[in-house]
Amino acid sequence: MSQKIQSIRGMNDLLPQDADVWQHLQAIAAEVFAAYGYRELRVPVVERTDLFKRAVGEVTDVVEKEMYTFEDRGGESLSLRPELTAGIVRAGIEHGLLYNQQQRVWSSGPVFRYERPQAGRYRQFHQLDVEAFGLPGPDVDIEIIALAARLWQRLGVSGFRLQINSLGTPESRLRYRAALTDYLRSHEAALDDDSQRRLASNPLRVLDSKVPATREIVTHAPSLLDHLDAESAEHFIALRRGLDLLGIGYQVNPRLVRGLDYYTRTVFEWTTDQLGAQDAVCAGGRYDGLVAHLGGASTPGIGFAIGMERLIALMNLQQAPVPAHAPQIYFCRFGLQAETAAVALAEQLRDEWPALRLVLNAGGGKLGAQLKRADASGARFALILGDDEAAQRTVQVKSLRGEGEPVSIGWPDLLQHLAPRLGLSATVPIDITE
RNA sequence: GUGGGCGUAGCUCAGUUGGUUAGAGCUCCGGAUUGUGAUUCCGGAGGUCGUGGGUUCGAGUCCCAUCGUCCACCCCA
Repeated sequence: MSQKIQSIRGMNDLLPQDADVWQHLQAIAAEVFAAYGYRELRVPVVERTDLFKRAVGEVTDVVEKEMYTFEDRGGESLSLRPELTAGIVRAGIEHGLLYNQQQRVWSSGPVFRYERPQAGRYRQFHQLDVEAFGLPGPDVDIEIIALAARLWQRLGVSGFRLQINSLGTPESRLRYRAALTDYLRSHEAALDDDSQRRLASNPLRVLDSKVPATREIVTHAPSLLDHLDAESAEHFIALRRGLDLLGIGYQVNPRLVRGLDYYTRTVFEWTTDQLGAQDAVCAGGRYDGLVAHLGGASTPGIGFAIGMERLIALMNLQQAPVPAHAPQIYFCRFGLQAETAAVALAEQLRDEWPALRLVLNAGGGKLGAQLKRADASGARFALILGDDEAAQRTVQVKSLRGEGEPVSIGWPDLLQHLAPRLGLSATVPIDITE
């Protein structure tokens, strides 16, 4: 078993029986994004390592210990993308999309992080990403949060908790950091080991510690929101007012600190209590400094990423409705003449209804075996064409789902007969001439 | 990187204090007057018991290692 060829740890195959829900998610997401004027932007899976270091932050866990980094044959250090925003910003700058203009874009695809897999966490996972550039005001913050809310509604998933916070500007954050560090130092002995370490490297991270003793201390820590600059405070109030107006429920969580360095002002997170420990399904925020930091003209930005595996897990758990992709018709055929006639008939049906899902039996087999396959395929109707039918130029239409008795239909009438049963419209009478 | 649970047929699992040719259900294939599925009956195929060592007359069962997997921590979508 250990020598068997198998997939890389944490990198999963998507099997046909699970593909329907993914296709549905992608289709609905594309629709919702388009409904808000967002257009797709695709970027490579591999970028220069340096891009991610600069965008995500040198001292973050993602960069320090989770990136798949390698040298290409030219000796250049490349990395599999651990998130989508960095590549999108790079592409935006490179193609002049972010210079003095507004852009609304979305992207999706696999991202890679070298972590121990667990429920809702994989080494290759997939994100849906939405970004808006060149829009500094809270109106667009409200817009993308509303967009996410609409996506949940369209997909038929619920039970989320939306938490929001403001990190202010880099300057106000620095002032807060000083105040927080002072406070935490006065309780340093009581903090857990991890938090003591973070006190030096990234004190804001202590805020969302899960250790009870540390949480207790943090409860009385100075609040980030009390240290906001006037403009950020105003921005945050406008955001809250906008969400209230739309009737989108949220909780202000002053201890919500996002993991990546580039966030400024608005940050938010949609979580669920239905997926185990990895509860964040969608998270994002504003990153007004990132574009300039990566070498572009100073351009505000805001965006979020959805963990598709987590959202899919939630859809499955809540049994969100997903359109079936099972065939509508399974075409059974046997006998020399009949088999040939069936091919022509099947092709004519496909000509008439391009969206029709019809499986033509292949590999022979007795009628019983073919009907068994028909049933297993999930098809609603079986068409049966044997030598007897071929001689009479008819085909038997048989319901596999208890919708009446089998009937014999002449070839020219087949379209007319099937149309109402499958909710399709028939226009041209079928004509088979051999 | 740390900790815990679990690895027996394609899938879900039995397998008693170590004891003969390792079982069941589902799936698949075939059959029940030769052209009618999903129900029923009969039959068949399918397993180096994750891998490698060790203890023993004898190991799926005990011990060690290793790999895989699941869950949690760290962190994150």
